[in-house]
Amino acid sequence: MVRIKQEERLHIMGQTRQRLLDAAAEEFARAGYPDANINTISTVAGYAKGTIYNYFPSKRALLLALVDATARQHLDFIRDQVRPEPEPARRLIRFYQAGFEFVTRNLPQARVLFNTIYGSDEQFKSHVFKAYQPMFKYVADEILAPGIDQRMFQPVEPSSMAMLLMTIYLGTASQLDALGHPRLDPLQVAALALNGLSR
Amino acid sequence: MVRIKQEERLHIMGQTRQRLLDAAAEEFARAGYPDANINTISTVAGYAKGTIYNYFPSKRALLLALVDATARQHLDFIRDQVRPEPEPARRLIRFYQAGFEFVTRNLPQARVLFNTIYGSDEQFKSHVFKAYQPMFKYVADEILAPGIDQRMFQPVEPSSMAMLLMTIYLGTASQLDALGHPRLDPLQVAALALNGLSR
Amino acid sequence: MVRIKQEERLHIMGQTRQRLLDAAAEEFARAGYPDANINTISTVAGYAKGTIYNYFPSKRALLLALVDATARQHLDFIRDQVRPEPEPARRLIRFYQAGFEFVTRNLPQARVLFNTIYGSDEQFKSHVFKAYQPMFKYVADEILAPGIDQRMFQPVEPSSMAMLLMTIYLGTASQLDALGHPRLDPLQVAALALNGLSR
Amino acid sequence: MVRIKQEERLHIMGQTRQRLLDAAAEEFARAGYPDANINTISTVAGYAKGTIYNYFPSKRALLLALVDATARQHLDFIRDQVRPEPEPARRLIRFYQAGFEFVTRNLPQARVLFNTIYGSDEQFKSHVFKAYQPMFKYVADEILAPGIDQRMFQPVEPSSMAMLLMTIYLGTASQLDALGHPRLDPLQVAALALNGLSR
DNA sequence: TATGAATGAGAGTTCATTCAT
DNA sequence: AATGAATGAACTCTCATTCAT
Repeated sequence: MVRIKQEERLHIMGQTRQRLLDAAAEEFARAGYPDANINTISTVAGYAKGTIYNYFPSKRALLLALVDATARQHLDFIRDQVRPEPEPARRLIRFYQAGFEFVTRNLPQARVLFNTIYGSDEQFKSHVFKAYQPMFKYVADEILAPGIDQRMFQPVEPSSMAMLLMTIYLGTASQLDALGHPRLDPLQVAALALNGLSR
Repeated sequence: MVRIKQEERLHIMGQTRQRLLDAAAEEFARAGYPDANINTISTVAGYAKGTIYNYFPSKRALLLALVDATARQHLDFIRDQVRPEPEPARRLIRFYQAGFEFVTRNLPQARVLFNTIYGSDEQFKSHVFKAYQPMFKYVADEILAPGIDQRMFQPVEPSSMAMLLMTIYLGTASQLDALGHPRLDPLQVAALALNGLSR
Repeated sequence: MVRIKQEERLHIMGQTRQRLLDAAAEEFARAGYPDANINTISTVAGYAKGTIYNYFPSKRALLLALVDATARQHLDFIRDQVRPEPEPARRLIRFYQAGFEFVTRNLPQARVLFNTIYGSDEQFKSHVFKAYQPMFKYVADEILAPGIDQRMFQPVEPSSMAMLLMTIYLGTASQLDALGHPRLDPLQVAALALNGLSR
Repeated sequence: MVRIKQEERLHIMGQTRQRLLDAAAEEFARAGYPDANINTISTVAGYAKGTIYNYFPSKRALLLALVDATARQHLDFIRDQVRPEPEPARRLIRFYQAGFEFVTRNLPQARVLFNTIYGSDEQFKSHVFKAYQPMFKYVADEILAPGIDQRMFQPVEPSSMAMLLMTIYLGTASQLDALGHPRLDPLQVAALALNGLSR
């Protein structure tokens, strides 16, 4: 009995937390972190102002939690689409395609990511940087390294080039028009990168 | 007599305005627009809080004026370095070199530019976009078009590719370490772009 | 349970709102709307500065709410005293008596009313005008019209004369000495008006 | 020579002072004393911000000077129109007519008068009261007293009744529509007052 | 678990006033 | 006599956070 109640409670709390994170993504995306309104977030999530503080100790912590959740989903999404490709060149293309698609599918989260990564808060930036380490590593180990080994790519230093490719991804994918559609074509970006990498 | 007084006044006003813009660049860079403090800006510039409102009608207007000034200097700086190069390929390399150098030399202004361009304020973003139109055009007309004409670059659409190259420039040049040094090497970026563009 | 909590909350909010309105009346009366200090109002009411904005969206809205509340009380008070009188002439006298008494009993509210009605803010003035329509109508329908019907008053146009009588009321009742006592005697005012109206 | 220069100077200063007073009347009327802008006044008068302080030591002093000038003109205007009438009853009627006409002809000054007299600044109010003593006295001595002596008016106390008649004048004449036209008819007001006074 | 009334530091902005020219 | 750049106190309003329920 107690066990079941416990589980129910955890389930409810998880749901509430998720709703709050979703609402936070929307509001942070809309207004940017400093102008985002905690009250709006709670209300949009369907709760009262105070509820948010039962789940996150502060507005900063809420943003960090959101960034962490986004980074996890982001990597999972890209990995799922890249993994089936055996060839490094195709993998690179899939990386850009999947990356752009993630942005389109998770617009608020992506906007928050871009705002945070290019924002002026150094603490936030380094947190994002840490949270995205696995993705940097994934690009270096699972896309670049095999391509270099197989002599399809130039013999560059994988981690430095991974950073460049990631930076290009984030820079190009963050250019969105008023409706939230990327202004640039992932295939054009991928083509340039691939051509630039090829021997 | 009156003429001289007029000129003196204009000189004083120009100086004050410039000092305020410089201080604004520092403060906007440090804290980001929403958290930047008008009082700090005035004080750093060596004036009282109210003085700023003798020169700019609002905090927003101050940022916009700063962006406009930055865009002008930015283009001038890059153009001066690119122009001497006759060859399109060398021009592209010089573009990235000069671009990164501008960032290093005008760190606060550059940070403000990046924050604004990647920030969440749509009005600000579109203002920057407009202010940088001349630079987009310069890349398309003076670097890409000649290279395509001379069959050194692939036959791409210049204005679309100019946007991609600019985006890559801004994305890569905006990655700065704690000391404000670019994390990426402009030559590496230029090499990738050039290789990607070449036939 | 929930019902009771709701009621409790409404009770608390009503009380707070009323305290804020009372304090606002004092402060607006003391300093006039433009010089009235929001901080003073909150503090006098026993709350912190911000609390006022949980109840009224702006300083202007606070004044308007106060004017509306005053207009309601004002009419109620006068009507209660006039109604028992059957005779129109006596009613007119009671109107001025009750009117002056309301001022004496609700000095801050009355002062705010006078300041607003004779102030330079057209928006405020027209709001007061609307809020006092019921009183204009009351004078016309319940005091003047019967007196004209019964041939005790001259055959004047009721609504125009109601406006004149109201204007005389407000003009004379607003002349207060340093202690807040009317400088003029309501009976003298009423006598002049009554004599002027009689056939 | 020196004498002439002196005169010229006084003439210029008098002109400047008058222009400033006129502009002050407009601005005080438009916005009310607390919201009136010294800069606007100078500019409308055709001078720079600082000039006003060469003529008036402060904003308050400017208002007081304006009130004094208005009171003088106001009395002169009314006296000129009332004096020709030999009969007290006709004099009373002319008083209201001339009073309303002064308002219409000197709208900004009149508005400032009403705002000040009904405002919340006790110092201002008592200043106006003093400045208008001659007019109170004029009504008592030159209109009421003769009428009482000649048994045309009831045997009232002249100075108290003068105050009532003045209060009624100011109260009724201050009711202006959006275009600045009095809402009430001076003849109707005069008729009520005259009828009320007559035996 | 969820609530929302209350808080109060801190922001951008205004503007009467000064004073060197 | 006239100027206008500079000042800084004072204002309204916002909103993250607390806490008793």
